[in-house]
Amino acid sequence: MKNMQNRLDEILAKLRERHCRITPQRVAILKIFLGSSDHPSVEQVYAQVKVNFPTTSLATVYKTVHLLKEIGEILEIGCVGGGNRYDGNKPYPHPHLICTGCKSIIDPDVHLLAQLTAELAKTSGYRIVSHQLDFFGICPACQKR
Amino acid sequence: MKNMQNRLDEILAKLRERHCRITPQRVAILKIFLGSSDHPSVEQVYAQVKVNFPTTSLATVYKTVHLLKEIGEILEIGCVGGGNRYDGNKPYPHPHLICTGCKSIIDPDVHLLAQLTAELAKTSGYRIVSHQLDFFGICPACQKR
DNA sequence: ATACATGCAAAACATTTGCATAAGA
DNA sequence: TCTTATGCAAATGTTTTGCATGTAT
Repeated sequence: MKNMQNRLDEILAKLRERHCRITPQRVAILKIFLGSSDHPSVEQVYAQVKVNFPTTSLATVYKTVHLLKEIGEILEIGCVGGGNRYDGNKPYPHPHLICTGCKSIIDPDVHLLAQLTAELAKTSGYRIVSHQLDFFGICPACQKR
Repeated sequence: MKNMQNRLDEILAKLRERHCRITPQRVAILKIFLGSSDHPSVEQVYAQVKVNFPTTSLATVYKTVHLLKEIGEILEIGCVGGGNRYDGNKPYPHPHLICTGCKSIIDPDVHLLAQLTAELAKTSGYRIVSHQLDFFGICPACQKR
């Protein structure tokens, strides 16, 4: 988790550049995002941050999430049945594999995607700037239930 | 629009099989979905159905949308900024190419997708039942502005 | 000192639900 | 007739907003 500290410092520097204030709540929320590999929801981050900062409000979490989205340091993963989920480790578009049973989300390696995107840009004439690719299915564990 | 009538009859037959009742509201909502190529939202359908059936309630539209989703005759397109959008003409997962300039949505042909999905199912062990693939970009017309 | 962030509560949305009444089969 | 659908209003769940107070700079 040494990279996490580096990344944290980078993001804090970026916030300072923007004249945003470095508050304990923001640092705590950031650390939760950087330390989570499971694409947490706002509610989950809220529950987690309250362990160390019990007075934190849900509104502050939402505001911080909005800020981090704005500066491109977390990625919002579309509505997966109810609320949004977020990725603080790979804040750029990438595919997700979502289990509809246990709601887990993993990041599969889809090596054909770049080729597919390039091909589409060429045939359509669009300048493609972003994408969202989500697969929904049943994970091996849930298949046994 | 001859295919539309055929498709409408098919869906009505399917509803009868399920012992669902064929009400004027349901028929009207169905016709709106089948006649729309622009991926309408619930609000848009509601506004449209009220032209001919002014007493129709929003709840009825939502209930009908739920029913049509259930029987697989319309496709829900994920939360693209606010509310859901629906496709009544191709009610199976397929890619979208969305222009962020003019908000138009087209259905590109992405022939590599099936191969990509099959490969992912094999390597991940998931039983993949659905997917969502949206590309965001600038269409040729908007690039000139 | 002075912006800006926090926390609370209320508002804003999209969607769902309960229930009495209306209407299709 | 007998069940299901409608329409209304209230409830739900998520996210946003206004504002007084607190706090980082």
